[in-house]
Amino acid sequence: MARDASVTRAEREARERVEALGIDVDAFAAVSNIFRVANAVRNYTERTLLSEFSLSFSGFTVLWVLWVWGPKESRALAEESGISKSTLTGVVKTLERLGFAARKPHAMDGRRVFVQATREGISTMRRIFPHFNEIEATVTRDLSAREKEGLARMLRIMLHTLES
Amino acid sequence: MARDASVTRAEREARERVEALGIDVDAFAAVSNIFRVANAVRNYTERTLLSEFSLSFSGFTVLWVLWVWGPKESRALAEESGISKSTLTGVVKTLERLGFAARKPHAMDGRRVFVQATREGISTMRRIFPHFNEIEATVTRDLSAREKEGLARMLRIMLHTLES
DNA sequence: TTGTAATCGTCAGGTCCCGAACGATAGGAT
DNA sequence: ATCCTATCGTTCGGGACCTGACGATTACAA
Repeated sequence: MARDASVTRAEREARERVEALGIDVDAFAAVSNIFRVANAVRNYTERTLLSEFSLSFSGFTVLWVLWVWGPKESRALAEESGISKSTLTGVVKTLERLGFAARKPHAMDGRRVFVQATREGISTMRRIFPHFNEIEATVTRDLSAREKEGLARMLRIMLHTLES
Repeated sequence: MARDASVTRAEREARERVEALGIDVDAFAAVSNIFRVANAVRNYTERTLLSEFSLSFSGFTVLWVLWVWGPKESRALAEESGISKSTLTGVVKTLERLGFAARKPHAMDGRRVFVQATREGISTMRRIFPHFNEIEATVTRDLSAREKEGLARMLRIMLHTLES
């Protein structure tokens, strides 16, 4: 049964329970399904792919950012990875222990620290990323290319709204 | 500048870095933006709304499920909330401490445990949920009702794909 | 130059989060 | 009655995750 977009029992229950309160049901359905999908994909990826490399999803994300952007200061790296500065400290510590990343002090400013991917970190990303993308392709396999584009576009609009 | 769906610099960088590897760019854009939005909304909600009630996002989710479905067994509650059994144990412990939930042993089966929202938990949810929905409405405010429906529909398709 | 405010990354404390291992309970089989 | 075997929720160890506080460093003004 491909492309089943039927409303789940949970969602129907929620609707009935909530309709009396003057709720924006469309917004509710959209946002709560974003959480569900993100959670499910994250857990699946950690379990089936990242665990082989002892990487958490956050560790993977941080390493991915370093791979794409090159060396980056902690503050910017945290922001780009969607985690707090203090969380980043721990994640980078783990990445260092795994040999995937390294710290580099700033030449001019004693407060700042650069983080960069090691050679091993980069080669690991090159190995992992195609598999990660395979998962992304699989979970969106019942959407057309046009739909995927539309999905990404709407999410970008939401991101922009969030930033203002 | 409403409805700005321009591709972010990060996304463009990522694309260039990755295009050579034979990647499904549409799937990549869709899924990674789902993570970004989910993360941003979750953090925002925790910081601005849930912290007033000492609730984590997971605590809120679990309490929400109990509110909608009524008393539920641990296993089913965990699954519905998108967390593992062991995580649920801790979350329910916190909800008990806050006075929002209570455990109830199964009459027939000594292994099973029911969890239910307390009166205070229910009244708290009634207070919180409209504000939560307000956040949902705000972050989707630059999407039309039709687009929100389409977004939810596509996400449901993805959920269904994930379950198979 | 010295005081003050801003910014940096890290640490402390607490919760979340998972998989794996565990004891307890239940349901069959023999 | 006594083994399996399956399933229940909890515990444990380790990492992720946040806020708030902190010491260190820098920038700037008096």
